[in-house]
Amino acid sequence: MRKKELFDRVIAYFEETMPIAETELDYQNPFELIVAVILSAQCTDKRVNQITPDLLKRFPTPYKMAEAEVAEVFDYIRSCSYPNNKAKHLVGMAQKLIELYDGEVPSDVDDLQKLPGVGRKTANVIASVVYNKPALAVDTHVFRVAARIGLSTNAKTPLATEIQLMKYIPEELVPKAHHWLILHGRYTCVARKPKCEKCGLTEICKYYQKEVAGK
DNA sequence: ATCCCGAGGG
DNA sequence: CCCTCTGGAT
Repeated sequence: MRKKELFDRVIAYFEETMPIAETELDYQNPFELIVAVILSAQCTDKRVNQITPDLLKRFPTPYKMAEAEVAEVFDYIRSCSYPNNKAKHLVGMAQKLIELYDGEVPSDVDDLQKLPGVGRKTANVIASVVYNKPALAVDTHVFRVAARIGLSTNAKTPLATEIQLMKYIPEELVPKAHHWLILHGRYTCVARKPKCEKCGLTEICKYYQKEVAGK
């Protein structure tokens, strides 16, 4: 089956099974979204949403955040994972945002990646959500699910997956594909013991056919 | 106990 | 490439 046809089948399945509502990161502007996405690594959106109101009340702009003591930022974010790294990243990100871009969040993925704490995945989220660019953020879920179903082939890195998928996913479907692949990975196609018995994609899934059905 | 919606550094 | 950073959810 061609990749595009496979993708169409997957998207059709998600269309009829995926729930509409889902917890998402709260934010009011691009700066707040960068902060939230940096905090979200290995951490639930729910917890990030508990942290950001107080944090952003204290440091509402890049200019305030750039002058912050890392230790004080740490105190606000201590309940998310990697608070030490993230506190340094947030302050450094704000400083660089001012130094390079006059405090304005850039829309280009390469420009975004010059900011501390902003890697490929985070940059793609900002480009997609804030600027409506056709950017596919490949996190651990998208990476795993795409490989299992066969939407990617021999992709060793998230970037390789991103490049492969972007070749055949229509621009307008990128956000939807991204969101649904994540949800599928989080609730059904989980890392350890995927719940294939609850999955409607087994018929076309490479992983199921090889590892479960033994074909 | 074990895993997780990353990024940076060696 | 592999390691580390880390708390919280299950």
